[in-house]
Amino acid sequence: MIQDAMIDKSSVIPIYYQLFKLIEDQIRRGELKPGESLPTEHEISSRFEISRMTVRRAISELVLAGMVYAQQGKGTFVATPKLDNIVFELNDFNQEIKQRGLNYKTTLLEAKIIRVDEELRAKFQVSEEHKRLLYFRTVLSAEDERLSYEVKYTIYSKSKPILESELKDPSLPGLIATHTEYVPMSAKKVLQVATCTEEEALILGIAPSSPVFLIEQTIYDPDFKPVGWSKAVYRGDRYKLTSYDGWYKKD
Amino acid sequence: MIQDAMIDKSSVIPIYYQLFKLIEDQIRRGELKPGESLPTEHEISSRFEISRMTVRRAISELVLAGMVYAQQGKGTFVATPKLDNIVFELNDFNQEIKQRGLNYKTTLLEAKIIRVDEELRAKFQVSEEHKRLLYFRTVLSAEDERLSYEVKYTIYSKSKPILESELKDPSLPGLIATHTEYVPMSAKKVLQVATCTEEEALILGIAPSSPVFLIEQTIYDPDFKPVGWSKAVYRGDRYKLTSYDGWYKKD
DNA sequence: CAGTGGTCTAGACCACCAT
DNA sequence: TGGTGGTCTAGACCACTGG
Repeated sequence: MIQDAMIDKSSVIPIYYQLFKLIEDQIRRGELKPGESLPTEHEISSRFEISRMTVRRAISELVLAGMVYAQQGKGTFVATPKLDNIVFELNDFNQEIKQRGLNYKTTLLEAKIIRVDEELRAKFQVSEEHKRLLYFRTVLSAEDERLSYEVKYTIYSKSKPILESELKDPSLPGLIATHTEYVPMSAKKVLQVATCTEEEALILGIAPSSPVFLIEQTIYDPDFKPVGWSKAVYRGDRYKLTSYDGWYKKD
Repeated sequence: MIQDAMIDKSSVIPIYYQLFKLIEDQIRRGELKPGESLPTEHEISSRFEISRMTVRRAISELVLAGMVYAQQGKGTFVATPKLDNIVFELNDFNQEIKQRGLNYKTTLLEAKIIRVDEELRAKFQVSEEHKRLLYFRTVLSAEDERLSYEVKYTIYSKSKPILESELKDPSLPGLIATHTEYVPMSAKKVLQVATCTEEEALILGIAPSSPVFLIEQTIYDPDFKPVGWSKAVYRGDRYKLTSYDGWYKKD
């Protein structure tokens, strides 16, 4: 840090970003070890002849990245990578498949309007005002192999007709936003493992009782009233979630 | 926004935070809808008689929260909640159990030093310099029920003796940091579903071929050399991952 | 061109910490 | 008490957008 590092004030690259990368590299290279303190903001400011606010911007980014932490009155220190927290991200399974560059397609198995009976009302906590639901089932395939099976329900708005192609859109929140008067504001998702039922095995073309991912989803409007539900089954032998944690290089 | 909203400049609560909450509430209440634009930074600045930098600080927090997005030259707009991205977080399974307030304990089934044969070297990509590994197996129980079974390997450092109690620590990165000369810098984790083996069924006290979560983990040092591995099996009927997405209230 | 957000400055005062 | 980070100001110039 105090060495011959440089900042190009006339560069198109923002100063705060140059400084951020400079310190980040020092940490990655191990020149600054976990627990060690960074130079004070004033020191960095005068060392590079830049404003303290700019220094703070750079340090904020480091804090955000979890690489350093600041303590008022004491200083700013290099953090220890937290590797025990596991974060699995599913950028929409469909997107996942696109990224893999596979040919995929969605098949609509069934779509109908159903009356809300007591069982459904209790299960989904449908409010009294809604008498009917749109019910439909889809299958996602890639390279002529069936990968997932999904059963979905949404509040039915007869005012806005829905095309079959739209039912194939894998995004339930998207469908609700486009074809009902409700605005999806939040969602709850639960991931479990299970062995598939006979019906699911038939649909997916796998052996009965094969292990599968099971994701149940509830979509809520701004008032936290449920407006959509789905239950998706993903083949256990075709899906896996990967998580990279810590200070791995992204460049 | 332009209404009778107030900011208390003499409050102990930072101005940028008051402003952040003020706009956040407007969005949550639906007074500002997705796609609509916020007042310009200059307008907010003069409306509340605060500096533009303070306004920007507040808006930065909103951007960070994913509630608005800024476009240079155009304006700042309310975002649409992204409900298709699923993020599952495991704050360390052990922590999860603590949160549930259960009595839990770790049992050490076995611990020994093993020679690295060709198979292990290939499987874990152990570098040539290491001839031995520490191998151990643990079981995590809660309320007298066995929940997960984990097999772990780390580089062996005979310089630092390890206590049995330390092998029970569920954090493999923690163990490596404390008892080897290596610094865990990053980790890769893969989550899959599977049906358990006969051995796993016996250890966990569940039926053979029951569905389970399977998490494989590799820990890397700053040079991206693997220094630890683990394979954990979690009972499918006792674990589930829950994810809340969108703009749900946290207060 | 005027208006927007993005960056940056050179100060200021404060709360907190160690001594 | 002196040094740290946390907040805030009142400007400035820039890059980008649209008409």
